[in-house]
Amino acid sequence: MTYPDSSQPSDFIRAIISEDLRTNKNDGRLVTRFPPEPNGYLHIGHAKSIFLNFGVASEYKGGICNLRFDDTNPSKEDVKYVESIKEDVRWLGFDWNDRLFYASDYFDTLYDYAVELIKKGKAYVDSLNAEEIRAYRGTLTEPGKNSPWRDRSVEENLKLFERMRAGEFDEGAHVLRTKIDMAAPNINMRDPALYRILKVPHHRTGDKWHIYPMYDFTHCLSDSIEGVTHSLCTLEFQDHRPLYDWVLDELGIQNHPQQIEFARLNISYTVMSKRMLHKLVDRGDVSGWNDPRMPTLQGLRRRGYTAKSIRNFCNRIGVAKRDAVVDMALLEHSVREDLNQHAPRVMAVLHPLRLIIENYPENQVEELDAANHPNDETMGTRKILFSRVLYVDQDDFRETPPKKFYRLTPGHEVRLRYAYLITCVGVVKDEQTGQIIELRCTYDPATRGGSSPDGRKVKATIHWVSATHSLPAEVRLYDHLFATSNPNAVESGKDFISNLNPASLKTLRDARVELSLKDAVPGTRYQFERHAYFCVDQVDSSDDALVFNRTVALRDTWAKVQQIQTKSEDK
RNA sequence: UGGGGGAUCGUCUAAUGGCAGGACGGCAGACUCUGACUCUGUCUAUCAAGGUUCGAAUCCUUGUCCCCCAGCCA
Repeated sequence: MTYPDSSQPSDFIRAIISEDLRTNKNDGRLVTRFPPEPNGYLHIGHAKSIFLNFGVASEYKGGICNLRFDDTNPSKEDVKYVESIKEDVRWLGFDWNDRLFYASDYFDTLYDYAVELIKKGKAYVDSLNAEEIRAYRGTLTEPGKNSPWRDRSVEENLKLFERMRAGEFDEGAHVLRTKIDMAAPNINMRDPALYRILKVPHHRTGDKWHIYPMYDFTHCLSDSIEGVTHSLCTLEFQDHRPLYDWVLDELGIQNHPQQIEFARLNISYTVMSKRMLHKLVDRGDVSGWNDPRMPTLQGLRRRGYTAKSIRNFCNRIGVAKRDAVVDMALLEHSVREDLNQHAPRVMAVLHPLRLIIENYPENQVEELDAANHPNDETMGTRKILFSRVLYVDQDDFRETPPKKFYRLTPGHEVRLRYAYLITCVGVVKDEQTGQIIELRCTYDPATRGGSSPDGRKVKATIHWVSATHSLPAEVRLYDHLFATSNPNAVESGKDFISNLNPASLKTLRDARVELSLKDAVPGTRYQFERHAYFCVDQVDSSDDALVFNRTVALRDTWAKVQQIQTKSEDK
């Protein structure tokens, strides 16, 4: 999974690391870490971080990347998330080997460090309540003021902190804070909290603790304990870096990792915040965290995205410090690129239109050869069955064709893929509605397999299935979750929900797929020729009821031509 | 209006004083038993104004715009 050096996008983080390695900083060690909080499912934004941290480590000799769960807030966390996160990281193709850690493993050490800070007069137990602390903190433009409890003696602080640990106080009664500077222009330095009382059992430490350390205290020390050299995080932690450094410096910690911040990933037509994703799940706008429209790794996987395509995507978007919104088209390109190469082709009719070959013998059935991949012979061929009654897609016929319409139309000849050249000789309509319900065609027996011995050309080749030799299937057509490229751009009074795309899922229940799909295994990806890439749904598909998810449509030049045509008609 | 960051094609990203490059996207064409794939050509950018310099995306000055921070979340 190494990406070639020549095309390796250079980024400022790799530049820093290369320089550090060159100057033998950290004795030439390189250790990064991916530090998820087990309070939700991973999304593609996390994939960027995983790809960066594990990627960077793998590019340098001896580089290591730890998987560490930042599990310091048991009120929000759960083991189920731990398991799903591990599964997702593995699925993405990364291996932490024996480097699996939990911040909760360090709770004893962390407690000792906190005691040390108290003894040094750098931390104190504050008995203000949350509201008071907020009031004392000041504002962005005004300095805060010292808590009346700030000057408690070391002994008293020690005693109170010990009693906090023992569970003698209610939640919120006290909090351990650093003693830095209530007038600091950086609000994060105004005596930030180190420990809070939380009478909640922890998914790993059970009910051993009644106090839990805060992120700012835990993260830097965990990094240091694990020998991390480069602690990569997102931009919003820039303001926390002075605190990260302060804790390590005050404690005289030898291994002092360097925190480096980069911009988080945003993608057009979707949202990436856990809060928003949560809301979509709670409201039922999607079927769950693994809904194929979700940008979660579970959702993308179910949609049919390959791990490789996501890695390639991460490689392409690069790493920088400026806020950015990556075009969804790039993600889609990445998966098409991979699927084009590896997905076997099959034929499926999504909106069936009956087609009768009038001059084809009534009960005859022929086996025809079809290539599983037109550009890769090693993928072999399969047999497809041809008969007198077929289905083709409604989009492939027009009684009165617009300009540049090459497909089936009365009197014109087209090729049925891998089968015969046919000509439309008649149209059967519903007498009531006028809707076309059947096409009458003739075929040229000399063109078996789709060849034309006399060298005559047809403009189009269309796909088909035999009516009796095909399977019913449910097909789910997915599109962008949001109708607008920036879901956060809303009129006042509305929120991102108002930008949901009402057409993000269209379910087709009358689709017909070729017989070879009979035992299609959930999770398998195919290209339905001339339509899109599809993945057998891993949740709802069964032997009796096939369900396919559209991963991404094929590029469709004809659709563009049509759009332009309808636009000019409107004028 | 405190503090911390950031501004390069439509989008993402390179170029660390020396030809503004790549990818996606768009457009045009070639090819084609997928209007796919592939191939060819093409389009578009240094936030602004000054300055330093033989030479500035890069250095300096001034300004503009955008993002983040007032959890006992991470």
